[in-house]
Amino acid sequence: MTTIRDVAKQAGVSIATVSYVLNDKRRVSSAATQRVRSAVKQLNYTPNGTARKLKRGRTSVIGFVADNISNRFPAHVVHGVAGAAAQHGYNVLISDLHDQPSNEKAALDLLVHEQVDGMIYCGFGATEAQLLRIQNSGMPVVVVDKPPRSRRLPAVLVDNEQSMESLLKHFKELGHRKFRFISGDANNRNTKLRNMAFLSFLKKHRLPCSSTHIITGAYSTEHGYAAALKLSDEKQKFSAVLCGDDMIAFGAMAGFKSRGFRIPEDVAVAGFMDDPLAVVADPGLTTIHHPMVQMGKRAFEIILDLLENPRRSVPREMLKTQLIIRRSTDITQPLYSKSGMVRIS
Amino acid sequence: MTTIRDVAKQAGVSIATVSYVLNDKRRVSSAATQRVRSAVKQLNYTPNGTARKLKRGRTSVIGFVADNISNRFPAHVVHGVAGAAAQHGYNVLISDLHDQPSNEKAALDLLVHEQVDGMIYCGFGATEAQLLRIQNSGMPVVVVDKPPRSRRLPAVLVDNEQSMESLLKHFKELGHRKFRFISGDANNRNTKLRNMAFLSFLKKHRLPCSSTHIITGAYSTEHGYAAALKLSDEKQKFSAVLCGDDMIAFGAMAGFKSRGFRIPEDVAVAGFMDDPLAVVADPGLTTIHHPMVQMGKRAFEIILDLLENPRRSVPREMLKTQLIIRRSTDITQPLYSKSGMVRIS
DNA sequence: CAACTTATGTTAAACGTTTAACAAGATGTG
DNA sequence: CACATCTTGTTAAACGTTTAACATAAGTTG
Repeated sequence: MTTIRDVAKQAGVSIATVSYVLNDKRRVSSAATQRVRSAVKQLNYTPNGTARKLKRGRTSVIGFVADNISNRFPAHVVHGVAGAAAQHGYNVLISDLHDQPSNEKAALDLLVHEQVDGMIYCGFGATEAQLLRIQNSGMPVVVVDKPPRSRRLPAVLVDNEQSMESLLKHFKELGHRKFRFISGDANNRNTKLRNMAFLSFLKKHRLPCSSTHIITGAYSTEHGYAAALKLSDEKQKFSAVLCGDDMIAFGAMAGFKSRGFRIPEDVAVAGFMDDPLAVVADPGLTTIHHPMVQMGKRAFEIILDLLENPRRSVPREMLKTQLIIRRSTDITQPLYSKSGMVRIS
Repeated sequence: MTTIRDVAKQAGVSIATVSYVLNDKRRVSSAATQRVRSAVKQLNYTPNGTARKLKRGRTSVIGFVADNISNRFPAHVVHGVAGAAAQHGYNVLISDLHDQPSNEKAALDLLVHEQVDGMIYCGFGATEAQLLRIQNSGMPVVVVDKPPRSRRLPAVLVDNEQSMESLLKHFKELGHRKFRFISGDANNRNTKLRNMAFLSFLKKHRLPCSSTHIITGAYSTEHGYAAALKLSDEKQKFSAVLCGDDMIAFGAMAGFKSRGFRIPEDVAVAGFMDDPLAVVADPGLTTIHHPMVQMGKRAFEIILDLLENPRRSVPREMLKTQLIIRRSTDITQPLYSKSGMVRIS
């Protein structure tokens, strides 16, 4: 490995001069600059990032924790994070929990160990105490998507109320009155909020409403499929089915179709998230678009801000979602449309 | 920040002793060990990873480069990489090119700068010279999925020949004779290999064969959709359509359906990759399962091996793919089946 | 009991940077 | 021309670890 010392020797200057040239922190005569530059090129020198980090006391690395990085949501969030990070000269270290909440403690410790400058958390949301501890030790933390209980944790969230409301309003305008909600993992905080929003909307508009109309399970196609079969067998009628996310909705559509239901004629189905494949589903899936990439970007920007102005009120951001109407609820929509295809960044 | 010095003072020993206790590199009396341990706990000390890295000369970090981390393929690969890495005490730094090949040089430089111990490349595959340069500088590099031109680059690949062959054999057994191939990005090396495999199979079995039966474009639902419309308008008949990946296939199915084609009765469609949603597509998509997570895992293991035995023959691994038969080609398959749902890890 | 060996602890030199503090020649000013 | 001020370069002290080399007390052995 070639070091700054080798460059200095080759250029016939001191290591300080080399450093000054490389970081242009101070004026250096053009003669010396020249010599350093050419020595750098000749020796193919690149500064040792680790030494630099140690001296500077910052790593310019931020950690990203995901429950499972291969899932749609965290994959898009990290895409946004990485983009913003690169723009500001930061790197992103990922920590994938592989769907095991029990991995969380070790994963967080590892990131702290690694001295990341900040941390974006997109995991299960079970260990707020840990996050608070880390935050108190001076490392900025931002939670993405999972509304934290603690008011002290910064977060980037989507507005579940607004989302549920615009979706149900859409259904209501189409004349639906009997709803079912195939919801996700009961332990997830978002699940609870959506369930509540679902019920409170129905109550507010004096529509048939019962918590038995919510089927919790998991955010998976399997759950959607199984729940759809279960609903198909019920005697009670319903005409509209909301799903906790698009995975559930895809499974549910498969389930309903396998029982001979036509969508949306016999049952209207809607999702949550706007998966890139929602537009090519058959029929195209009406859903709530979540600005996933944007969420990642904002999360990073908040970290950056926190790094610069350490004491601030706890930043909380609630990003707007958008109702995307496709054929799974609205028969007047084409099977597939170029316009429906345009994804909102 | 509390350092090893603080711990030493608190425990009344030298910093060397603290270090020995923490890494148990040498026997330390139980009395001293006790005192150090309790001091560590009291001060809530965690060693500075950066300093450790500098001293040790290794970072225990490997870099992962992806063209776009939010895409299905790299997201799953990185999931595999992260899992294997965690098991061996390594961290993963991601570098997302955001679909811009022009970002590649800067991204690679950044990773080198960061002194990662090795690099897994899952990008466009356009800059082999760069990769070779990095490799020659002593940093292990493994390319995933994009067959490198250079015989000097280690790689983890899937067998395009075998994949294409098993798919076409399946079609042939079903009685198909007239094929079309909606292929992907023409600049992609895999595209070329698959196109060739497609043609050579047809030639070998004396089936109608022409390079005009291949429609290249991009690995996107949009391309699949547009190509399907184009094919629908052709006068020449065909009964089977292969797609360069599942995204294309999803788009193509939407396209064919919008023109009134029934799948698989009027046209059989198959994909490549086995997207988690292939099973809930309507109809379920026959496809070639790529062991994405496994590929990531192997890539990491190769890096590790290369790190330990620096001089070895260039490791190349060709992973087996598996034909997953669903209803989009085989009408006897159920619309959706639990068994079809089981994903191969 | 002198001479080894063993056990356990300490000192100090790295690792490769950054940067404050200093030095000394060149330039400007009254 | 004496003195202050710039310019440009150097020296050396960090940053927080690891670890070879040394020191010393205790135990072992012929």
